[in-house]
Amino acid sequence: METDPELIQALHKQGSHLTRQRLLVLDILKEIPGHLDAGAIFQEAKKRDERISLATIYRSLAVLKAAGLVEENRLGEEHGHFETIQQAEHYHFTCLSCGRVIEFEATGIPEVVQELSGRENLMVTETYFNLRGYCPECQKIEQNT
Amino acid sequence: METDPELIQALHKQGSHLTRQRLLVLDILKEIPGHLDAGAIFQEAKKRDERISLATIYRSLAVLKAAGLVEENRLGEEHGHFETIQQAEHYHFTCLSCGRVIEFEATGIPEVVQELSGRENLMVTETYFNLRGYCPECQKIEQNT
DNA sequence: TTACCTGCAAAGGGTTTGCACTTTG
DNA sequence: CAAAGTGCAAACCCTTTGCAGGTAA
Repeated sequence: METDPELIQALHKQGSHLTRQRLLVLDILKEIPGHLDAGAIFQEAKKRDERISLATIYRSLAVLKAAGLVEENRLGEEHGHFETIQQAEHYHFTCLSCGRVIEFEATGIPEVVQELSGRENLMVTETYFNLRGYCPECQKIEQNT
Repeated sequence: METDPELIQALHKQGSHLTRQRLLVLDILKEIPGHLDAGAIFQEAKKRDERISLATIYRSLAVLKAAGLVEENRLGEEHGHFETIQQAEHYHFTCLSCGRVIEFEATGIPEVVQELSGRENLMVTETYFNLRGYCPECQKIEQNT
């Protein structure tokens, strides 16, 4: 493995190595937009590495998460979904009908968090703001029924 | 069962009956403050009904949820936690150290939801705003270490 | 070379389901 | 009485772990 010294650095801080499998998981998360779960990542990974195991996917995700390269979100319910860390903090809306996930930013959220953590003296390290409901398309479909 | 016609009504709308077991689950959620998971509800329920099964707890929770009497929340991660529906919408902070859950209100959140759903034409039916971090007590403990 | 990592298969924890019987309305 | 609900045990799904053999630095 001779890639991206920045990555190697991020992992090395945790005493972790940059392996072919971890790089693959990271590549998949970067290439495929959306919020993949471990199973979907596994399916995709198998296309490029026949022998990779689901256990490795889970272990890779754990390491990448610890290194701050990936974040996990349970979109209101269900099992874990993963995506690479992005510059701007954003949140998720999940359509209960078609399953589509819409990302959005909301400056009001950090404000609320800041106000609250000051008032209650909380040290907030993770913020989850997930909405669920119906997207514009699915609202139309229901009206036509 | 001869109790609370209001409850019977709420369940009847879904074609569901008010059974001894469902009433018991609801009573437990009302009596015990906090955010119980299915296992904890089961343990408590067994004290009052030796023969109740965990499957019934899950099925009861599903029915009560559908009837709008109970809500489920995955506090950022982990498995489901349940509580009875309350008048004021509130959110949750979970301490990563001691596990304590702090409830709070935040008028900024409905505002953000309303603004966003108008702008993006989303029909929002569920709002989850979960914070995780360290509570005041656990921050102190860490400083002393 | 020495940690660290992988694949495999088995185990784990939470949740759901099939079935025969019981209960509600 | 018909429809809905229950207990039990088995099944499921997602995730984690033990272990023997590989691999990164």
